[in-house]
Amino acid sequence: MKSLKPFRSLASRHLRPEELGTIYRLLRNAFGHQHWWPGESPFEVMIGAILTQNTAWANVEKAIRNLKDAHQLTPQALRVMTKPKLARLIRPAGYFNIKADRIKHFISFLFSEYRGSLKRMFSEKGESLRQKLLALKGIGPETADSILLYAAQKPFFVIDAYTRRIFGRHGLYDPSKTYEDWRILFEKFLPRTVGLFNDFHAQIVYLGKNFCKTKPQCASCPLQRFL
DNA sequence: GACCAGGCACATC
DNA sequence: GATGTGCATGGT
Repeated sequence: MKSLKPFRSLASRHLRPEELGTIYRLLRNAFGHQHWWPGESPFEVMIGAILTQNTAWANVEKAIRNLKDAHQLTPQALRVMTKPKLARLIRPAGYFNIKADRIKHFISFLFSEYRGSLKRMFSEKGESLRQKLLALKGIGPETADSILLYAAQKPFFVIDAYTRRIFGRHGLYDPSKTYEDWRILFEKFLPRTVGLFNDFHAQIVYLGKNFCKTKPQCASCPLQRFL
């Protein structure tokens, strides 16, 4: 996603450990629990994580709907489906040729490594599974951590463009740091629990979509005091 | 008609 | 390591 210009340039200061928890509480109080991931099953969440790459969620829902209506949203069905047919079904999510490829890669990994069983896949240690996911073509750090957190229920914090934009604008951390730097910052300063990581990331997305876009919105932003 | 959306791989410098 | 580009639909 393209980065918006900062409202003002701020040198990033030292983020105090307790501030992340405070920020989460402010967002949670203002917006309520976000109830992510909006998918019906861990498998749906994993396919959704690939489909949502640089894509509006509403379009992902259409693609998921198509797969469900065709009774094809299962590991076995996607394994035998041809790539052109898959691309046709996921067309509303955009980048359908690339994403069909990525889904097929992921499915063949699921079968070659875990005999098609999510249970076996999720019983693997988080760090080890993460490395394997990152080695797959089309699974980058954000998609890998989304799968780990929202499908496998393992405590890995998902960093996205909103996170960098918002925390960068507030001078809380340096946007040019790497994905790993950002993830480790959040994981270090927060209790490492799935429920907190889950809803905090969802809160950040909600904030990014609804408040941290244009300067006038800052007046009603729950994080105003951090500006 | 431009701009954006819950990224990633690859080329080039 | 940073920067640019292709991938593509659908909503605002």
